[in-house]
Amino acid sequence: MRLGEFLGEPCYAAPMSETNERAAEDRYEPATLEPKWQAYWEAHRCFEAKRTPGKPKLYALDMVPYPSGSGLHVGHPEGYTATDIVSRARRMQGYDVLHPMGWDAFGLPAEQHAIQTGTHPRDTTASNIATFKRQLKSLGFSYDWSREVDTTDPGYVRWTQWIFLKLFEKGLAFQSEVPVNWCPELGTVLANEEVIDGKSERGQHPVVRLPLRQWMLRITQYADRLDAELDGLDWPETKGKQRHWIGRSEGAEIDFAIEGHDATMTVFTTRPDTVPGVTYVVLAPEHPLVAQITTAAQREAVSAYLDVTKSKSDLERTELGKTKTGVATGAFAVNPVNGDKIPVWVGDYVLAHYGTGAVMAVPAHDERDHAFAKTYGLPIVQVVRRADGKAHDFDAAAFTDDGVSTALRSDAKVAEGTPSAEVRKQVIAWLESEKRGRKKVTYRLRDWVFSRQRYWGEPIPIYFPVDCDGDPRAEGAEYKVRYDKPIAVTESELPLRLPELEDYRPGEDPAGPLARAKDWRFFQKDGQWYARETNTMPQWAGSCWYYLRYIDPRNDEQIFSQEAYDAWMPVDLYVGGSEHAVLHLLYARFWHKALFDIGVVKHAEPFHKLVHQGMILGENGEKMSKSRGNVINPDDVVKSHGADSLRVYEMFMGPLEAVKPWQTNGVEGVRRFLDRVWNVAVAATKSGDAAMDDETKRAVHKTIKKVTEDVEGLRFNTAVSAMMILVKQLQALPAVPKGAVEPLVLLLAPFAPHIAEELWQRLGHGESLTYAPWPTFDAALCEDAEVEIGVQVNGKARSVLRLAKDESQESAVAKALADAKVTAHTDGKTVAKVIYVPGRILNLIVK
RNA sequence: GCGAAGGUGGCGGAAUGGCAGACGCGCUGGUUUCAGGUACCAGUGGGGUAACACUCGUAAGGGUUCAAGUCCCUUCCUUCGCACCA
Repeated sequence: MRLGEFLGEPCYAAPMSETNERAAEDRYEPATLEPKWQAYWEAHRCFEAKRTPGKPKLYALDMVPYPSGSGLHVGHPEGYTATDIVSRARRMQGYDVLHPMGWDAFGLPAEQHAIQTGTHPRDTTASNIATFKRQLKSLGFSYDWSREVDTTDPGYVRWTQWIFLKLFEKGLAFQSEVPVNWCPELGTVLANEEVIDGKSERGQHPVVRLPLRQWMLRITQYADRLDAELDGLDWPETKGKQRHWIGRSEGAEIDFAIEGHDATMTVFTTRPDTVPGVTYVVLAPEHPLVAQITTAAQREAVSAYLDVTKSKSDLERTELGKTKTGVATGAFAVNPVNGDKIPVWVGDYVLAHYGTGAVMAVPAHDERDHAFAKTYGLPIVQVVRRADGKAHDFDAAAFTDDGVSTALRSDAKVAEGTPSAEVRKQVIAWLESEKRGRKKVTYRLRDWVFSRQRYWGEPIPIYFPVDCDGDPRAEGAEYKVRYDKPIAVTESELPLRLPELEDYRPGEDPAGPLARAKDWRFFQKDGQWYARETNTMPQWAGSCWYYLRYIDPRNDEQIFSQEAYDAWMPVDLYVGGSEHAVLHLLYARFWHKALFDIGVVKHAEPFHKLVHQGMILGENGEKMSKSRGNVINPDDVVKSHGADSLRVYEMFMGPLEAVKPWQTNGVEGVRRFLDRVWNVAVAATKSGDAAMDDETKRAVHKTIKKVTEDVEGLRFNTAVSAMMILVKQLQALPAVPKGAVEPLVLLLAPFAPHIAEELWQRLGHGESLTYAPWPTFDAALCEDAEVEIGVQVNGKARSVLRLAKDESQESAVAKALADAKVTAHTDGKTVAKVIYVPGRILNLIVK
């Protein structure tokens, strides 16, 4: 019998003429139905986050987007759909849900647009936000828009500045004149994290190191906690990236006396066990001792070397790092454990900004030292041998692993054959007792350069006294800003707003464009002139704490109320791109810990569970970009197939975390699935109350179980697959029972909320399904009493048997031996062994 | 170079150590249609067969096991981080 023969009314395989007669209202038309439900949700404020005592809560957070001029990209809805599904499912499961959205809207593009067109960055930002918001709304995300946050809003900036003042009070914000990453092209300094291979992360412009007065945040003070407290977090490999960036390293600082000088040079090493093998020491070219100790004979060679080094950019110094260069200073140091006289060299493979800017060289046990020693003919002295006794060719390469000590010529007595780890302890103890060194932990992490020479950012709420005769604003006035005497703006005067400017261009002047707003910059109080800080905060500032403002976004009295904090924090699920692994996510953790220390927040960590959605590539498998012409615009997909199809497709593509290419045919496949859901559900509304057979009932319960568990585990692709299977099965029924369709519609709702609402209504429900109870499953119905299990003979699959789930072994074997496909392989042989796992496998071993 | 993740049909991808390839795309055939499209039905890893049978298959090679995509070892490749961090 073919299916078409017993399908009665309503018929989805109906002939054309009948289809045409079918009422328009019976067709699935996302273009009319989606705006209808979006308007409904908005009018009924369905997603406003409210807290009810006793109920569990979910704080599901998307990384705050930068509203760029090009609008939403298909990558955005991927993570947003994931958090939306979890939010919607949890609402149905009785959770109070906070699911907010906002704008990280300070930043360079709007400022550059302003330079080119004269449009105020505020206007550009507002129109970009409007575009983003329209697009996000068209996708049906269940955000509580009443909590929308904009980092450029004065009501928000006020609290960003407030946090800065707290950091300033605690000594965590300070000024420093250190070499920083100055990018002439962008007219600003950049954080270490924003410089990649000597170029700006944004725009790939060259970056040079210049000493400039800067505001810094003392993130290094939190290095240890930022590292250690990653432990309890449910985060992916990002933890490892942060650990590496923080770069905690345990070792010792060791002092080397310099012959003929009072000065000692201090090195940091993780291998104090190799000190007896030190055959020379190396200073970074920038090290202050270089000038002091260089001998007359070497002066010329050293200064020539320093000149060459200076002319190299950071990029060249690291890229050409294969051959190590250096020059002897002519001075000698004394090995602190055996008194050996060893030469002091200068070499640019030693980094001025790590450790002490000086290293002890152990060519036998460090690759870099080995290469350097080979180049300049310096001695190689072995002090560690392999624990397994195997030989090592020290002429060819360094032996860098731990091993055991050789007979050492050392005043720090260590027994021959002691394991390296133990030697380290003993040597450190000896150095400490001799006051020639000490145990030390260093970090790769640097303090955070926090000022930018830009307009479109939060003004730093600090001002300075000005030494000046008369009005410093006067043309040609001479004045001196006393940067050594920073004064905090009074809290009640916050927010400190940006001045209006004619010209947003960065100057060559590192004071930045705000310095040109003289009436804003200078002010007089009690006869004394003062100057405001003209640098602004980096874009990261606003996104460091936005998740805290969502919990109480309109509070004018406090950053947020304690009740709001207790109601919603911490963030339960945080989804965003992995490109923020060491930038935003580290900065935000740092601010959170600083706020924790002053009692503003109550958890040491803000984000409990973190997930990075994988990038969506173009159809050709390449990264989407305008220049490659492979960009998919979500607006177009919404227009052609609807928001629900876009959402479901993006979830169906593959695992959330995976990088995966877009396939337009795939969207069409999902659209067909939604069409089938529609047809099946509409059929159910007309089929009266068809009874549900046992098999259908089981299928429904299995699907509920699968989708429930997959949503929990963020395995959305397999959840969609499970629903597809159920729909196929329902579609084949002569009459579709409402009792099967209703749970299906509820399961689908978080994924495809518009079609689900529409069908829910058509199934006779008067209210939105936003808070309809999530379907539950009966575990007993999820397991079949009878299952098909594979029958193997000698490990090879030979047949399939339908057996009771708990069929006894005797019975199973008997049934197998009654099967011709099995006996074909067992005849004439004896069954030597039976492996039987009920419900899984039957394997007969025959001889 | 170091670190992490991974390599399964034509494609995206499924598989608590238990019938590999769920689901979707694509493709083939069919029904409906004047036709195309849609919708629906059937098929779709390779070899082999009229059809079965059988056989080979999860990057390559070895191992553990009654049984390996899954566990272990070696090698190759891909992607993503980091890259003189002493």
